[in-house]
Amino acid sequence: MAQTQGERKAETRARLLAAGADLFADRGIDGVSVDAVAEAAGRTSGAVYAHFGSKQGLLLAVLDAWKQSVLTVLFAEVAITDSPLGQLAAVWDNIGNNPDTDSDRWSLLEHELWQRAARDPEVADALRARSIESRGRSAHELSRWASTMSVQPVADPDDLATLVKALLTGLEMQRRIEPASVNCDLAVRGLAALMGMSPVPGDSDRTTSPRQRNTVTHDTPA
Amino acid sequence: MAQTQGERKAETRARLLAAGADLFADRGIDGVSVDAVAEAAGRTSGAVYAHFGSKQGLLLAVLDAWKQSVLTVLFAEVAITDSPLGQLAAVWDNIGNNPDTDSDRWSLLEHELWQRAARDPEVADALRARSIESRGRSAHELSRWASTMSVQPVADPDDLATLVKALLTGLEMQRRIEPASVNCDLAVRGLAALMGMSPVPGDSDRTTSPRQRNTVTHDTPA
DNA sequence: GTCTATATCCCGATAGAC
DNA sequence: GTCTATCGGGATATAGAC
Repeated sequence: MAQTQGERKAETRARLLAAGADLFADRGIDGVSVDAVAEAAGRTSGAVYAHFGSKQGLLLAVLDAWKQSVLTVLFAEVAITDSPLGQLAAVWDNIGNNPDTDSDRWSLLEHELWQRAARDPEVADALRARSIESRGRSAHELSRWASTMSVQPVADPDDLATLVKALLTGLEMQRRIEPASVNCDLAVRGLAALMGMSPVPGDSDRTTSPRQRNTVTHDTPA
Repeated sequence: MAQTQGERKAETRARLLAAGADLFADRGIDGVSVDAVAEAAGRTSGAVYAHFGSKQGLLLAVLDAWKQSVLTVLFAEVAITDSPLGQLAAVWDNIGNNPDTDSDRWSLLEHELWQRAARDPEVADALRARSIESRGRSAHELSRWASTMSVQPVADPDDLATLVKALLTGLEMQRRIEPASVNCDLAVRGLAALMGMSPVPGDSDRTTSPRQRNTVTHDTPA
């Protein structure tokens, strides 16, 4: 059960990163002290400075670790569901409509980072790199999906990925402010329009079916 | 040229509000001290506490003043342009694509407030009220527009307004991270899809025409 | 590498003169 | 209502023992 020095060092680093991501998302970057992060990780602030040099260093490391996660890639394991519209619904349920889950927490962190990027070029660069890579992946998945579904999206894969991501982001923000104004059916309608699918048939139950929780398991890499 | 006491009081209040909105948008709410706001307004921190009681009070007052502004109402004076697609382009140019303008600054403040709302119920309530009212107005404009254009949007006016707002918000965020990935044509395609318009014809010049600056004058009430 | 202790700074808010 | 002065708290970062 004993650890080598290298193991302990690695574990400390991992715990600091995890605690940083958690707390930054929960309370905001400025709302969290270095001491708080260290304490949550079972260490003291000295460990943070030994590993990352500064609070900013810790932040960039958190961003980098997060960048490697595949969590936000769209259409990851959507193919489980049956109907085309059901698949779009699954996208919304997994990306934009899962309170009290990892993705919910991570999206708060994403906004926290986005906002900081508006004033900090270092963070902006890191976020841009992540954005490009993420869009590439989701463009690939989207074009594959569109071809199997025989639909004609409103733009080429790369632009389509941007539109889809933008719509989901905007809807998720709106849901946070005013949950009643956003439901799954609404998201599906918007996504379907971008995918070039014919008008959604289920017009009758638009108000009645919130279409909640069609959860597909996320893989959250450590 | 002399002022009554009441005039001076009103002017101080107005200057504090303006300075607060500016600085909060520029540096973030947590990045601005009460002293800094007061100094920018040509007063001292005591004036802030006399008028608003606390920094939070100032923030709520800023939000309230902003709520009264009609700046973010969609389709305000869009009817100037000629073609239907040109009008959608004007929407994007005025809402999501105007760096170094008031709307750009205000959208940063909106995000600042949104993020704070995620952790502060008081701010969340104020923001929700603003959201409802804003959507009501834009739903009205959108339905009017859709009927004159004889198009069939993908949802009823209220939901359509939510979708449009969400798409514009998401695109504007993406533009901040990675300007090259978002242009006017892309926004128009997305908006047109939501409005139920037939596929955009101008497919050839999609990559070549950034379609910049179709500025329509904003009315920014004091 | 990690901890304890501390230096240094800045912020929000209050007290009291005018 | 506004200013000056200040209190109390908490933040980042560093120094030095282990």
